[in-house]
Amino acid sequence: MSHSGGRRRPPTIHDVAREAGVSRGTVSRVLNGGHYVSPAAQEAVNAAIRRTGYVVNRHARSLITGRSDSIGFLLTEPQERFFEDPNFNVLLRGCTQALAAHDIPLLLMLAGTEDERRRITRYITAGHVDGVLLVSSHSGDPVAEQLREAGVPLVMCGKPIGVGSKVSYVAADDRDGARDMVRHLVSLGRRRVGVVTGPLDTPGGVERLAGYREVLAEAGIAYDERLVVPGDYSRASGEAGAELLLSRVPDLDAVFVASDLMAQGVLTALHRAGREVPRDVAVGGFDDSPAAVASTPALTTIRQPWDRISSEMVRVLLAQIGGDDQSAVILPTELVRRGST
Amino acid sequence: MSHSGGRRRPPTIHDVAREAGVSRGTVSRVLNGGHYVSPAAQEAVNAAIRRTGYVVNRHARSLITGRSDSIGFLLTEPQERFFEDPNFNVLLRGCTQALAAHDIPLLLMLAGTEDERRRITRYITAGHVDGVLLVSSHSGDPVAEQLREAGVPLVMCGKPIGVGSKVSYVAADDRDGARDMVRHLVSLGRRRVGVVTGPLDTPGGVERLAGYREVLAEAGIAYDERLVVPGDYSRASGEAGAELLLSRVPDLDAVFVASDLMAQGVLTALHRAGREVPRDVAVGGFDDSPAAVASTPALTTIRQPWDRISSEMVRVLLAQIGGDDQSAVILPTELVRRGST
DNA sequence: CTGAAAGCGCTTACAG
DNA sequence: CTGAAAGCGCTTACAG
Repeated sequence: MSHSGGRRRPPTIHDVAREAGVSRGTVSRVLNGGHYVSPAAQEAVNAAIRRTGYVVNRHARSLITGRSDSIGFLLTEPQERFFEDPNFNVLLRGCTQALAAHDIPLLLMLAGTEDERRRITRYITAGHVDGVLLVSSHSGDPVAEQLREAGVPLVMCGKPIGVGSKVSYVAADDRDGARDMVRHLVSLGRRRVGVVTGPLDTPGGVERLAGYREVLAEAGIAYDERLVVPGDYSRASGEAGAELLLSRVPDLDAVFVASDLMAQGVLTALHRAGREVPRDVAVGGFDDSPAAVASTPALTTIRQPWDRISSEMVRVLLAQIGGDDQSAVILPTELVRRGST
Repeated sequence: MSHSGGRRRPPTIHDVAREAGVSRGTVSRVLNGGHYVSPAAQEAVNAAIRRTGYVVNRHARSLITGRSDSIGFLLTEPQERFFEDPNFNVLLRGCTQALAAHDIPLLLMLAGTEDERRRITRYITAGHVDGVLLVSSHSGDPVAEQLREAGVPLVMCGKPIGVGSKVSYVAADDRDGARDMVRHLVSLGRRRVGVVTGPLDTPGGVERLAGYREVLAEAGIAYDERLVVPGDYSRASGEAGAELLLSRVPDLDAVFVASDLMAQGVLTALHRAGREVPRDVAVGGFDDSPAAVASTPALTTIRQPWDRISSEMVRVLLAQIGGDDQSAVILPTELVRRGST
């Protein structure tokens, strides 16, 4: 475009105005929707913009409008967890794309430590982003509450626990998904169905366990505490969980695992214990993450509609920035049958 | 902080000046390093800042300085590849952290399609970020050249192919790492060593293959084309590659694989073909990504120092934004021995 | 529909 | 060391 390495002064609205033979106000008006502008002026300005290569200076615009025209994607969990979890990638990608369609850049903000959270909260409340997509499932996360109080538009991924009802969220129907999976296992004739739950201070932990219990009850199978072990969504916790289950109920014939990553760990432990999947033990996961297909055998799982979750998060956030009230969106899940059941 | 949901007008430099009993110029001076400010004024201003809760309006500042105080992290590859690849996560996390230490937010920019690349390039050259961390290994990527020509500070991850020499990059020593791995395999007594390469239009593809050939030559082992198959860094290509190798050289006794993810695929194929690892076939990976430990057996691999790569990328970019010339940084790798050899 | 003018919040020479 | 003033590039009532 220009010579080697030199950034020359970019054209301003003033240059465009002169070029088009109109005032700067008129240029600004066509820039902002073209209301109250004659077709002739409109055209002259557009031509001038093309000729000069003008592009608006967002800083100047933001200074006036008070808006940054960017969105933050905030992670308040320890980072390892998120980066280990394939769901995170899918969500991040989906949100980036949905925002790109609106020409809105996404700022990735990682705040795994107390200290970082303080800094980021300050940064956000100072108005550097117009809204926040918050990925934090654990209850007791003060960030959500702080942002809400500061009046920052906010939408969470997953139904928040322990935050007032006044925060928007988008979530898959965890309980219903769990019901589908456990019904599937029961329909296969399995009766000693173990479960590796998610953390019980997360919605996925609580709701998926609740679905499991409901189906057991409806199938007339007694609830057995020995068949329930907690996990933390990590592969390692799935492995440990399966070992615990096997030690308590050696003849269990199915396991519902609250995430695919944990299910991978379960598979490993079952394999080591000499159990064949699905012949001896059927295994059902949750998420339909890349981990589900990478496993041997591939996992029967519950698909979370991540593409829709991310696009809905963006839609709700943008609406809220535009002045709408909070809202919650619950999306349906789907059973995907593969080799592990 | 304030009441429910209301963002009130935040304090400006003017409020601070009044509160401190000085002029706005003086406030600005302490904000920007405190040069030419008396200790007394300094202190009064700091106290006023604390009392008012003032935080600088970055838009106003940027409007003057012409800088955005933010950095872009740009991916110009098809997104699937990057999100499948654990290295990407590590790099993204590392850069975010390194930048956070400088209080600089990172904008994540995904441009997998021709169309998106055009838009993003425009966005960047318009000055919305001060510099770009570019992750694009393939040669023939026009984005790097365009950004360079527009004078945008830029540092790439991996040695660029086919871009003029005038672009900064940070890379692990691919060739040396490959040499270490192949030497290791040969030292184990293996003589029919296959290789699954990376794409040959990427530095990792070219350099790691070169290292392989060098060691074979130095060990007096004839180069055999049948032992060389190309991959694309995906798990699937590793699997296919191993199958091809086995069909051509059934008694091969080692495989050097140019990425851990591909090595996972190789493991799968070998397992299916009834070969035991490492007894029958030793397998060496590259990256030391999470995939290396997740595999069975765990992979002997070449560690890329991602933490240093990301921090060096940030350091070089910041230096360049500060006016320094381009520079290249090559970082040493390390052999990590695990169960697969 | 359009221009002239004020102002967003800050930085930076310029005089003192 | 410090204040007054100009100006960064834009938007938005305000008159016409």
